[in-house]
Amino acid sequence: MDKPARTALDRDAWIRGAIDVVAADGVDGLRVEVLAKRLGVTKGSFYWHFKDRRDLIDAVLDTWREGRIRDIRKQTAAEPGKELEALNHTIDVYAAAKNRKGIAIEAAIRMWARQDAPTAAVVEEVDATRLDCTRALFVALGLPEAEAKARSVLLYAYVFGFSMMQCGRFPMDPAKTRRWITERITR
Amino acid sequence: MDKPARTALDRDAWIRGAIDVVAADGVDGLRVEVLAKRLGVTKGSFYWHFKDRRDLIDAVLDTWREGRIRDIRKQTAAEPGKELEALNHTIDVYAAAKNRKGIAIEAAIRMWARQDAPTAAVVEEVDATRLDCTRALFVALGLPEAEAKARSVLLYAYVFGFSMMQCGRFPMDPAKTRRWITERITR
DNA sequence: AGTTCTCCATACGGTGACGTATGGTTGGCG
DNA sequence: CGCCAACCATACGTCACCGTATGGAGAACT
Repeated sequence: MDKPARTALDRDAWIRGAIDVVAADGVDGLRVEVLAKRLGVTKGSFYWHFKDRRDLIDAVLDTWREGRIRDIRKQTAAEPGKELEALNHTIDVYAAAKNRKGIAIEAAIRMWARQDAPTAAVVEEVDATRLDCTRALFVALGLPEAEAKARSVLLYAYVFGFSMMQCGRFPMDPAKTRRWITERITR
Repeated sequence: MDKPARTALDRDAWIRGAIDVVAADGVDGLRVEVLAKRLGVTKGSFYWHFKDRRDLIDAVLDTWREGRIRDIRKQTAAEPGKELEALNHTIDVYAAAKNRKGIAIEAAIRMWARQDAPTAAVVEEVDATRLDCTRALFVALGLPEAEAKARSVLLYAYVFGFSMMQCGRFPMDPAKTRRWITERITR
C-alpha cells in the first residue's frame, strides 16, 4: 500500500515555495539550498522529493501552465449573449494588474523561456490558449474570423504589454484611459 | 596629457560584449570570467577597465538608455503634416520585431529592473519618453489630450506586448492582421 | 519488540565565479 | 637607454551552490 498523501503535499510545499522565489528573483534565482533555508529544512529533504534542480523547475512550469490555462478558461467563460461582458471582464481582470505576483511570475517564466526550449513550448501553449479563448468570444459576437483574430491579438498584446510596463509603479493612467482603450479593442 | 582614446575604446568593447551576453542569457548570465573568455582576454583586463561587475552592468544600462531614447526620438520625428506616417512607421519598426536582439535586451533589462531599483528608474525613463513621443504625434494630429494619451498607451502596450509574445517563433500573424491593428490604433 | 519505510540532517567533494595581488609586456618619452 | 604608464596574465583566497553518500528519528506495520 502506498500512502503518497503526505509526500505529495510536501512536494507541493516545495513547489509553492519555488514559485514565490521565481516571482521575486526569477528562475535564475531559484537555488536549492536557499529555498531549503526558506522552508526551514535542508537539501536532504529536497533531493528526496526531487531528482535535481531541473526537476523542480519543470514542476513549477507544469503548475504554472495548468493554472494559467484553467484561469483563462474560467475568465472567458460566457453564457450566450454575454460575450461582450466577458471580454470587458477579461481585460479588466488581466490589465488591472492587481496581481503583482502573477505578473512577476509571468515575466520570469517568459525570460527563462528564451534560454530553455521546453519552457518556450509551455509559454507558447499558454499564449495560444489565451488567444483562442478571446478569439472565440469575438467570433461569438458575430465578427468575421480575420477580425476576431486581429482583435484577440490586439487585446492580448495590450493586456500583456501593459502589465509588463508597470513593474512596480502605481497605475499612472486614470480609469478613463483604460475605459477608452477597452472600448477601442472590443467594439 | 591623457590619452583615453584606446582605453575608452576597449571599455566600449567590453560593454558591447556584455550587451550581447545580456541579450542571450539575461543580466544574471553576465559573468565577468565568461565574458572575458568570449573576448579572448582574462579578468585582469576587466578589473582594469571596471571597478567590479556592477560597474559593467551600470555601463550597459547607460548605453541602453541613451540608445533607446535616441531611437524613439528618431523614429517619431515627423515634419508637420506627416504625423500619421510617422505613427505607422513607428508601429511598423517596433512591432515588426525584425530586431530579435533588441527585444531580448529589452526583456532582460526589464526583468532585471524588478530586482534593482536604479534599473527600474532607467526603464521608467525610457517608457515615459516613448509614451511622450507618440502622444505628441497624436496631439499634433488634432486629437484631444486625453485621447492622445490613451492611444499612446495602447500603441506602446501593444507594440511592446506583441514583441514580447513571440520569443522565438515565427511571425504567426499575417500582414493583414497587423494592418488592421495599426489602423485601429492610429485612426 | 523488531523491522521497514518515509523523511530529513550532516558531511563531503567539486565547480564556477568574484575580487585582489602581483608580475610581465609593450609603447611612448625624457 | 632607462623609465613610466597602460594594459593584460597568472595565481590566490573565498564563497555560494550543486549533487551524493550516509546516518539517523519516527511512524507504521507484523
